[in-house]
Amino acid sequence: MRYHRNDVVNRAIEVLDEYGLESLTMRRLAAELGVQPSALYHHVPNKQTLLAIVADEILARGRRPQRARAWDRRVVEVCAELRDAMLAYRDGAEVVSTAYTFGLGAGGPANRLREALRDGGFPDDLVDVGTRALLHLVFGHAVDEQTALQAASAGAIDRAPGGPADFERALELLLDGLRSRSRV
Amino acid sequence: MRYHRNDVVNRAIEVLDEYGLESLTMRRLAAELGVQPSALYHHVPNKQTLLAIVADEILARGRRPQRARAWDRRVVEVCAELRDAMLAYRDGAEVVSTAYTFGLGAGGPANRLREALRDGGFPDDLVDVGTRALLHLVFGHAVDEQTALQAASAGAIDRAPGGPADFERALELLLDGLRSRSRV
DNA sequence: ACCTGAACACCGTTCAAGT
DNA sequence: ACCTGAACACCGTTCAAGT
Repeated sequence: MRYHRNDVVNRAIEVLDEYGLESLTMRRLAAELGVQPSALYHHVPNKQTLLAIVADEILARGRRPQRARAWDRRVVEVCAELRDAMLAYRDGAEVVSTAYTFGLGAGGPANRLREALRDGGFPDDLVDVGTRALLHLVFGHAVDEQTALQAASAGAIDRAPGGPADFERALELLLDGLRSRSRV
Repeated sequence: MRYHRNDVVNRAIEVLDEYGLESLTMRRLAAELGVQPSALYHHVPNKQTLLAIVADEILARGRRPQRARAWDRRVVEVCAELRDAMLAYRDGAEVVSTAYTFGLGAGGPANRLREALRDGGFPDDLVDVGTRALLHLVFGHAVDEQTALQAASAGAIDRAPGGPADFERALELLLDGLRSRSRV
């Protein structure tokens, strides 16, 4: 059977979700598709790029309509969407935040946060600082939470994972700092 | 020559700093010590543990005396120390933040932040939320900055790395949110 | 355009055996 | 106690050759 890039990406996400990031190897993925490892390199230049595409796809699948009008409500909306998108697949937070660190793809959420802050009347440098801080909070929280969840399901008793309430409270802390500097 | 665990850890940090995390393999480290790969397993149970010990050592080498009294000044002090400690070695931020995510070691800075917040008069749950948010900010910022620095030194032109000023401004945003909830 | 087969240059880890 | 030698079960990537 003949495949296209989308088939490879979709199957990669299936393998990720079912067996985890450490099992998502080029050889494993090839076997899953019933193909030689070298065949993958006709669809994707290398593993790093594949993971960046997977990250973008995970984010795309989590897209939701934006309803909020006020800049701070929009920030909350974008952050919650981003968090939920990452948590929807096993190791999704790890994959997306790593891809983001390497600067490949994932520009979407950053741009939407940037626009929200711009509409909040912040000077350009604070828009940048705020956007990055928000992303660090969302990524860090999601990775922690997903790690804790998997540790818990693997039998380690562990403390409570934090969850959406903790996430929102952390976000509110940062938003308070931002609000006190907003010009709108 | 016969080695002890400390020799292995010290050499691991040398390899890390000189060649980067991706070159810090058990086989490479063994070769650097003039020993068979299998010999390392007499000093360390596996690579993950070695990296956790390396992370702790990087943090320990960055320890500084705490001078500040006020809880928020102490938070700034601990975060700055943590950041500087990570940035002192190539890929240090990646190593430390990964080790922290897996819950191994690195409890030191978290505990010091926790104590500072406790002295700020925060309720227990806000102490937790605040500590985690602070760590996410510090780790995220440090990893970003180190990645950008290495990309820049590798020739990619890239935007400015952010640097200590951006870091302090992000920290101040979060601290403002915390201060507005402090009972002291 | 898409894939096979074979290879290259590696990994982490285990384990019997040596000193 | 610390190390060797050899093996096991893998990696990502390249490349000539096939259809």
